[in-house]
Amino acid sequence: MAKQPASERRVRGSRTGRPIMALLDLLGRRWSLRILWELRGEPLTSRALRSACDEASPTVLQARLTELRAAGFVELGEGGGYALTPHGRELCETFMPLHRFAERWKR
Amino acid sequence: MAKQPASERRVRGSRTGRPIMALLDLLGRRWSLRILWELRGEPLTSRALRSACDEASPTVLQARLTELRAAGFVELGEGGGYALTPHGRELCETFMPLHRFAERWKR
DNA sequence: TTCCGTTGCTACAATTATCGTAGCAATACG
DNA sequence: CGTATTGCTACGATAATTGTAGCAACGGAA
Repeated sequence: MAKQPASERRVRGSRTGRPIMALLDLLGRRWSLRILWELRGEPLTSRALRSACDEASPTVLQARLTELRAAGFVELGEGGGYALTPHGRELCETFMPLHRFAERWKR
Repeated sequence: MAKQPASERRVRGSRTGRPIMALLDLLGRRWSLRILWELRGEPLTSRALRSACDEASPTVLQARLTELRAAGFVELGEGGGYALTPHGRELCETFMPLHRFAERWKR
């Protein structure tokens, strides 16, 4: 990944300036949705989060966490451990109905 | 992409058998969310969809459309043009509140 | 028929993103 | 001091995505 701060990084799909595009792009990256989902309950340490995310490689997880932190959805607590910010919690609850949908959708 | 039917493909994150994981994984691939979003209104031809998706490469779009069709969210009309299935429309409306959230979230 | 224009879709090489493993510096506790 | 955490990074290998070009099939007009 390009060594470039997330804050300066041009978000794919945001060229139109529409926030929904930037959001869909951010959530469309690997493990983004999953991370938010796994943090919906209690805060998790980086390693606990990794275990929850099916032992995904720490490289991507750190990249996603950096992006999600820059977006203001996730924060790193003082005593360690990642947690959702109020914004992140709001976002997470927005697509929480996906759970019920998924249960009905499973073939 | 591996030349392997989507139906036989092991969905990432579905190793636990939980449908939500398979869904989060499918939606977490590039352009998946965007495609569903752009199809929320009227059906679009493959090229119209490509234009709506910021001229994304047809390779990925076709891959995503194949997956979304296999998942039962998108269908290809007889006279051409992609549209949401009832399941797809239901899914799309599930995360439709993201629009309002994104408007509030934009800094 | 022939000529356009459109449809869905694919080939192919180049570029990115992700994976998997290993390990670092900092901190805390005994 | 050792030991075990924490968040985080290096780096080669692999997979996904991009960008450009183009194909075959179909339809309408000339």
